[in-house]
Amino acid sequence: MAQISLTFPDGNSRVYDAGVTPAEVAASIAPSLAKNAISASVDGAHWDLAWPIEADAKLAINTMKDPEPSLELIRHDFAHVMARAVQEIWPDVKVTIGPVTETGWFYDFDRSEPFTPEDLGAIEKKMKEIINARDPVKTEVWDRARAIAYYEERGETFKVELIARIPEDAPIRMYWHGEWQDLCRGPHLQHTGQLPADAFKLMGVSGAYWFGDVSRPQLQRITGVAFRNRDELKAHLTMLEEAAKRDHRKLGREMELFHLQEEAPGMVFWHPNGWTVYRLLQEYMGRRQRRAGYKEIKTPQVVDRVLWEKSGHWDNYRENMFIVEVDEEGAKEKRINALKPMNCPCHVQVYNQGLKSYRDLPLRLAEFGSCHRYESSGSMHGLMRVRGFTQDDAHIFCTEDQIEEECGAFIALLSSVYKDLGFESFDIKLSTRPEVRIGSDETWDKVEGALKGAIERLGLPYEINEGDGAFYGPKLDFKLTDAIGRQWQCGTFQVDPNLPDRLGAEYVGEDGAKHRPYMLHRAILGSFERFIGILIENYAGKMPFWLAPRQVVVASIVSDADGYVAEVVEALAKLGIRAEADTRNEKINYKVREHSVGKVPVILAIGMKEVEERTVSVRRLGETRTETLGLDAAVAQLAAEARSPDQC
RNA sequence: GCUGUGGUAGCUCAGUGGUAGAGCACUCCCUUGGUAAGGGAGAGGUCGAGAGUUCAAUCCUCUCUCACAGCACCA
Repeated sequence: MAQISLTFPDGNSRVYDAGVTPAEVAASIAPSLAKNAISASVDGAHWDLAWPIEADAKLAINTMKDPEPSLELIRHDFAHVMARAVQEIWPDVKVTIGPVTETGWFYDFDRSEPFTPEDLGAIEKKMKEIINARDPVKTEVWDRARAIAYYEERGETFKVELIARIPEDAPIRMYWHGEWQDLCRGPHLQHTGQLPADAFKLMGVSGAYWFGDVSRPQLQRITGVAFRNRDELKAHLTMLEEAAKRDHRKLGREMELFHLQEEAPGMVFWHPNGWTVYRLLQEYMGRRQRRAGYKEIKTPQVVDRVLWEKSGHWDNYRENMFIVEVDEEGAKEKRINALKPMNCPCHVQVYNQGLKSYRDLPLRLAEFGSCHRYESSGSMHGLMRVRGFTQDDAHIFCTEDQIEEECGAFIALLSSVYKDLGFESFDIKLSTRPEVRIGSDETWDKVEGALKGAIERLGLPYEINEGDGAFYGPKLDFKLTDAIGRQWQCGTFQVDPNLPDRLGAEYVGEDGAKHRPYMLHRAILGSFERFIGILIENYAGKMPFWLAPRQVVVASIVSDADGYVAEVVEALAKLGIRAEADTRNEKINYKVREHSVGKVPVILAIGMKEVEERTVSVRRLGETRTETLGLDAAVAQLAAEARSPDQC
């Protein structure tokens, strides 16, 4: 096929097959250029040139010079440059795919030997050489057969597979970074020299499945981060260090909150400090839910498999359940129980006791329900993903007509709770009917409409996740963003007509006949374990005063002040403030340092001056200046601060 | 579960084919010092578990286990 050369406003030119279309040209160049090109022409007919472009044509578009390439483009080209570096060092490595991520890129390789950390250094070095070479980036559109033959000849089997995944009508685009070639949708930079050689870093190697397929051998993924310049890279690396400092696993140890150990993987040993936070949070949630019309219940941990068979968990969830076998003397068979992985079936049992009337609905049953799930070993992570945890769970039994109002009340409660706990905003995701589902379309219309209506009446923004709902009903997910921008899924709201059906829940309607209630599964925090992990990271351990496990340490400066220290502690304790004395034989500097590291919000230093004047010297966490207050005034002030937000 | 890397004192880590070391923390002594580490002494470890190789294993090999990073999973 004849080739043409197109010259772009930035002065660079590229070679294309003469059959190239404007869209393909646009896709192959920097988006800013493409924008110019497209704005100059809607389709082929509107270009200054006749389409298809003839050989040796020059496309001159009268626009500004190309501004800085976008980060996405930079990262995408880094992926190619890295893959090229890898293949230059190890020619037998097969390439697969290398997409852009939020902070950089990754590229998956097929290689028998694992990459080592030292290899990463060598790859980085090679990448810098490629960047310095300022190799031009070239693109061509090939026909399918030619591309397949090309890759088969080179043994790049993954690329052959990839081509098969490209839709029939889409062009097969080949890119060259210098001599190195890759199949890619594009677009790319004009030459490798446009990459900032000092603004990228390879972050690590890991395993990854080809298109997430567990049945295939794992590939090796090398990830990198890239930014426009060195300062941005530095800022990013600093951010990662900051994130590591507030890691709840680290702070959990430093603040003596909890620990985990080998004999009980995924199960938390809560220490006095951590359990204080846990209990405070639980008491707070209890008050909020009671006020919102929930009735608190408690259901068993160990339940016979018969119930799990009825609920469907035995068929669908068994591999995640802890099974408990009991040998009963004289029994023919072992009795099989399971630790509950969810509370819902038990809640239906409570509902099913006694005949319910429509007048009883909506019935809101809440439980701080301890659940156990046999999570896969690789998925556990500190408090965030554990095998034993307690949900702030509740199930609302109601009629179809009550769903919208219940949903609205729930979101209002959730939003107020999040605010109290330091999260001003949250994202809502609505997951709608999946392809495989039960129930009529009319019902789905109605229920999805109820959820939408509830959110919209509160004036909250939300996103729709088409087809991501459960097979029996739509759901809402609520995501929080923490202090360093990470998102966490906490709250959930699910509409379920299925479980009441399976477990035979019913109520007597106004008409005297029996009806099935809907069941709304909902949680605000998700689980206490996870939420406390998020709280620790969001506050970097500096819990708000009402939630701090140790609120005040009263530290003596000289031992002659010990008696007054005890008096101050007593005065605080009497008002329910968690205060401790520190009368150790240590300097005040030492005590201040230790309790600052321990994230105690308030340190009261007591020397002879305070003893004589009956005052306290107040030092708050994160501040270096101190304030001297009269004892009564200080105690009153701290008592006021100690109240939880719902008790103010 | 998969791939890779690890597990040495409470914590952070060094180290060696001949059964171990530092700093902090801990205990005791000296020191009573005014807002992020005062000084000295001491105690503390079956080197994750089991098996194998070896005269000898914390070190080499295998299995298991837990942790970490990522993938997969999270009805």
